[in-house]
Amino acid sequence: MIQQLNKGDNQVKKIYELLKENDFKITPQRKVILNLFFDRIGEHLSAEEVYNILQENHPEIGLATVYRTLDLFAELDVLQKMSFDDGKNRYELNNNEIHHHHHLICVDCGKVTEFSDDLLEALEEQITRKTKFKINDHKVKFYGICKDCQETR
Amino acid sequence: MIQQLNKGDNQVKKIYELLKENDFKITPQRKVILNLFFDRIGEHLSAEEVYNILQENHPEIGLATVYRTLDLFAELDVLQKMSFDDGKNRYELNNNEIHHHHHLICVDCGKVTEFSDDLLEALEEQITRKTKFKINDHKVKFYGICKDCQETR
DNA sequence: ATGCTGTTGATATTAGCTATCAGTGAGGGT
DNA sequence: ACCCTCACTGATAGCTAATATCAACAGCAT
Repeated sequence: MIQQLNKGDNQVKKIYELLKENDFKITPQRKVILNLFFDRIGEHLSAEEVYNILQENHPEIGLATVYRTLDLFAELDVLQKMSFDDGKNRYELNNNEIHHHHHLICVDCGKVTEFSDDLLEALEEQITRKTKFKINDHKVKFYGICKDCQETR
Repeated sequence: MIQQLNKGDNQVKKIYELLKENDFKITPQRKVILNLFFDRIGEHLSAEEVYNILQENHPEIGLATVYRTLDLFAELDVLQKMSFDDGKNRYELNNNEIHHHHHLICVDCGKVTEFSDDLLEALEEQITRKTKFKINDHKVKFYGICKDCQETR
């Protein structure tokens, strides 16, 4: 059987190296959780959702480990931590190729879609110039009515 | 003693009317909490902080009422609900004159400053055009190092 | 003034998350 | 290949922000 190497594998290897560089161990639990996110690009998973998904094939992984692992990956900028105001943190792969994407939250159905953009960099420059606040990152959420909800109304 | 009418009073009256229009009662608790926010413009208060401030002059107001009142005012767009990732919701007066102001969060000292701006409207138009997502509002958080923390380093 | 009904305060409960701790295993040294 | 060490894990207790419950209360329309 030929070992296929797809796009994700390279990224995964880089993340393994990142763990090593920072003296973290590459444990099976971390591998599994990382793979889960590569299998579900575009989703915004909460810790409990991750835990529930794992129940099927990896019921041995505890909830505390899920929380710890998500935090660790967020700290390493592998995952991006976010919240859509439902009282729980959510995570998604921090895809470097889509550096800045914003979230469009439908206040009607709750669906979250994404929008890629780098327009905010102009605004960041303006802010830094005026306030001397050195900006590293931003989080933008837009609230409104999604296309589907506009139609079924 | 002459009854002075300051800027806040007019706004307060409008909010009383807003409550009436929506069949909510104008209770002493709501008056007190609303006044508290007019006395502390620029601060981002959590429910517990509001409760603690009230302990001095209004210890009879319960914590549950504080939570309910903040939620109500947020629902009516009198207060803006926000979170700076410290696990608790925060509120500030939704001043119509400063329609859009963004928050600059210092990842070093945690201080939150504000920045007024309307540049995002261009971006909103672009998004609506491309995605048919009808945007009503946005929340923007910038993360970085504030001026003070850059100097003391 | 009266009565309806939304509101309140006290408190129990929930939910998301973190701390604790004994047992385990990744991975470097030999 | 075998230790050895210490980071890591799973189970669970604990914590904290927020919500639900409910009897008593009080705006405000009449």
